[in-house]
Amino acid sequence: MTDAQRSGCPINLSLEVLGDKWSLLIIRDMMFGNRRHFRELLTKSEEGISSNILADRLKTLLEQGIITREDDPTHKQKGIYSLTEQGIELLPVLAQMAAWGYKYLPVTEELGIRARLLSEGGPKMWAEFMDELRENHLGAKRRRRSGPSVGERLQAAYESVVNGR
Amino acid sequence: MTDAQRSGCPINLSLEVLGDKWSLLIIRDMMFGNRRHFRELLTKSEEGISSNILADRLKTLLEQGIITREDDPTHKQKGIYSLTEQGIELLPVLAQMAAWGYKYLPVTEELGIRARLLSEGGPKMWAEFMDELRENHLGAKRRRRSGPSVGERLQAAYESVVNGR
DNA sequence: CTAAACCGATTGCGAATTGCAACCGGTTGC
DNA sequence: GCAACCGGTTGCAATTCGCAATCGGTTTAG
Repeated sequence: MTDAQRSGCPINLSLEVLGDKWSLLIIRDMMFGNRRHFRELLTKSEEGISSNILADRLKTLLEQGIITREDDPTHKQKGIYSLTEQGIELLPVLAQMAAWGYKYLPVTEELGIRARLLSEGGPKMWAEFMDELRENHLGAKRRRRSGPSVGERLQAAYESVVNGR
Repeated sequence: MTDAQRSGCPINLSLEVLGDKWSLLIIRDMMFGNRRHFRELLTKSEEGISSNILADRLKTLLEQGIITREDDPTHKQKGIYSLTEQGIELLPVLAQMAAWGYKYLPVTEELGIRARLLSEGGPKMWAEFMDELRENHLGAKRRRRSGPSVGERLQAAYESVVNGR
């Protein structure tokens, strides 16, 4: 994992960090699937990442300041991975990518429902979800809102599609 | 280039098409650098893609319906690559990625200015730029606007930074 | 008319990355 | 005490990547 530095273009630099088939999926699972431990990311992912790749990507994401790792007080071996502010701000990238994929690629109904809701919700919903992520990952205080959170709404919609078929 | 189909998640499907270090850079050069020929993409890129990789990615992008290729009437060997509507709608993805990279990665001043303007301009500017792309790549009629186009403004800002240092 | 430059690729090859499975020492729950 | 679980690591084969050289045809300059 060397510093390539092919150019100082922001898109290129982003791709040097995230331009592979797995890194953004790990971020996705941390954001939408609330996976925080190595095993959760390893076994509960739709796509079946292998453990060496996961370990390598987590290391890179740590080095890049996109996630942090701390020991789990309830289990000496477990680590808890959290998104940093930098990581949380990848949400708009994921949201746009999800919207594009939803529109043009053969997305399944269950896995597409989140993308649809997030796309319809627009930047306002993204900002609200990012606030929730700040609360869960950074311990930030969030001002009280009425009704279910964005995360809960997305999860409920997903389960509704899964059950109602 | 086999059909992996690891899952029907929109983010995953997008990454299966675009999840590498070069594909989105090619799109970027077509959008912002107005590169339409093989040689232009090969030699005028900041990062120095090699010809076999470029040929391979162009083939994939063609198969995926993100670009099209037609013969250049002025030169029997030249092909003209154009973005499809599907390709043009990758602009928001690139814009978000550029904004994130601009904020968190060591972007150079010259190459970051476009990202800054595009980020400040927001979705409204993106939509205008996408209309210009539709005109240039799809031959769509665009309603007349006063003043310089978004593309021209981005280019002028870039040159201004390059010259004024 | 001819030679050089240019066109979009293709080929060969060594190096790096990926994917898979087995395995590791330590920890926890039963 | 023992099986299951923890976050990884290792070995190895297969694929992909990056680079340079090359290809046959086309256009341009002199």
